[in-house]
Amino acid sequence: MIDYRIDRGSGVPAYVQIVEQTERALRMGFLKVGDKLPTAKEVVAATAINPNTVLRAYRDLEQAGLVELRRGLGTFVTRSLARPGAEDDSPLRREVTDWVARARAAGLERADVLAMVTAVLDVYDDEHASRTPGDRQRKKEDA
Amino acid sequence: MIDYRIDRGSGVPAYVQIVEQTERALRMGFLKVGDKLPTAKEVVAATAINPNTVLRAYRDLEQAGLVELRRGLGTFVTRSLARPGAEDDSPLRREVTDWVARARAAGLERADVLAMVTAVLDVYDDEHASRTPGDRQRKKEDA
Amino acid sequence: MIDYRIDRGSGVPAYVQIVEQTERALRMGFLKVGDKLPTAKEVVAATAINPNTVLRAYRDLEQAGLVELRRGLGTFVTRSLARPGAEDDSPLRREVTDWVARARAAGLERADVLAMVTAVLDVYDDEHASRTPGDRQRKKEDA
Amino acid sequence: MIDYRIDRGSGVPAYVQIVEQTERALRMGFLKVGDKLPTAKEVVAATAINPNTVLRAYRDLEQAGLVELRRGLGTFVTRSLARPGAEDDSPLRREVTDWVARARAAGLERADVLAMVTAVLDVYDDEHASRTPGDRQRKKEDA
DNA sequence: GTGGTCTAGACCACC
DNA sequence: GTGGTCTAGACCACT
Repeated sequence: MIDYRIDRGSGVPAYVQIVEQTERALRMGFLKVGDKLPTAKEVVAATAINPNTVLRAYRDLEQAGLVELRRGLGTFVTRSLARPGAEDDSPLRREVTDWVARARAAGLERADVLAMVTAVLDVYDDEHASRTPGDRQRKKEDA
Repeated sequence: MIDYRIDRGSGVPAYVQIVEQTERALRMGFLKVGDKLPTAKEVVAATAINPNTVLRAYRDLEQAGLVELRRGLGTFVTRSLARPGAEDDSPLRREVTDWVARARAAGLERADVLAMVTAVLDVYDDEHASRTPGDRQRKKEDA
Repeated sequence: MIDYRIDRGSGVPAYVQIVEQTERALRMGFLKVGDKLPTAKEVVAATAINPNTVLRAYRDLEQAGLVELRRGLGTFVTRSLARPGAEDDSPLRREVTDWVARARAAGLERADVLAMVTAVLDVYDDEHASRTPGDRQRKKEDA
Repeated sequence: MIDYRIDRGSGVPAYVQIVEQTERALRMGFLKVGDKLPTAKEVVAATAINPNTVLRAYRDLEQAGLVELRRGLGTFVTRSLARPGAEDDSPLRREVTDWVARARAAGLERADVLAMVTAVLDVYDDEHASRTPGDRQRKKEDA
């Protein structure tokens, strides 16, 4: 069962955090089609947010076509976002696990690691953007 | 000059996105002490958000002790978050750049890459948590 | 400005009624791209439902890609559902206006008229269904 | 035997849909006094909704004085809503059948047809409202 | 002053 | 007992 972690005070709405974490679990294959999400009540017990906030997130996931809310039964995954190559035992996964361990050991914090990966992704996206200069890019040094 | 990218419709407040992107640039060393952030006017021109929203973000950064707002002059970085080992030409950086390229080439999307790194970080943090089992963890498979 | 009519006690949720009436106005061309929907406050004043209920409806319309919620500004139509042939002065429109007048004059109530049109649509859809008997139909006499 | 069609995801409660469809069939004369409604079991087999939901709808119809639940026997129509002029072979019926066929042929969808008839009914009701100007109307363009 | 989030709690729909 | 609607009201994000 997925275990949501709500970071109150991050400024990101709680329901957005639930949606993001659910999508991440779908991408990673932690959640598969047919799996049941925790009931609103369970999430409330674990996170101290309001049941309506959980339902708001589940409704958003439903409209995205990822889950189905069945009254009286619960909320169930209806679509996978899993990628081949992202499995637990894939080479890419093993490599990044090793890299993260070395990065953390070198003193980088969780936020540093994510910042670095994001920066690298930005550069990659820039370099592989459709040749519409100034259009496809995210954050970068200009002059 | 840092180039903010606001994703309207991500659900994350615009000012939070500015703060996050600024912190990321500080961690990566893209922004250094003394550097000037874009004026609210410049950000407005680039992102179509309201000047007050930009100022709200800059005020948050100031309260975090990262920048200083000098009236009539602009906003300036007062503290670095740069990490040794995170530089452009560091081994860790080169390794992750290579890994990201292979991941994207293997068909993983930007979101897949971030999801995988986040998942790996969660596992790492779990395994290196202060020995309070069941406490320090973020999202995982239970039964 | 569209004027919502909420039939409390119809059993249909208020937010669904707002969505349906808005879609109908879009189909009929009463609402055009760029038009502003009433603010939640205005709807509240006119219908005595809660602002959150209105916002729930507007959010649904936004996710359907029909309107855009701009904070501080209002809610605006972004897509038309207007059909050529459905205009105020179209022949079809004039004909049905005439037919409705005669039906009502003959003693049929509003509900009778809608029931008849629905029944006729059901028959039409049955007869023009892709030949998957028993599949494409809505309500009909069997034995 | 009436054949209920439940549109899950329309937002309209299932039991309301059953009531509405039953009333429509009564108005059209598809159901006559003495006719037997399908048993809860039959409806369940056809629609995959819960028997309690069907019974809830039948109870509502009973309270409206339209049907009678005879334990062990079934549910029977006790009152007609049929209107003279609404019969299968009435002129009004033939006219609207023809009109619907032309509307659909002209590219209007089912929803467009219903939207147009509803709009025309609104205008008719406005014009023939009890002289309480500004009171009896449903949805319209103001200034 | 607009829309947006979240809370709290009552009541309903459905299984 | 599950999800669903609605209310009421506080506070926030943004123009």
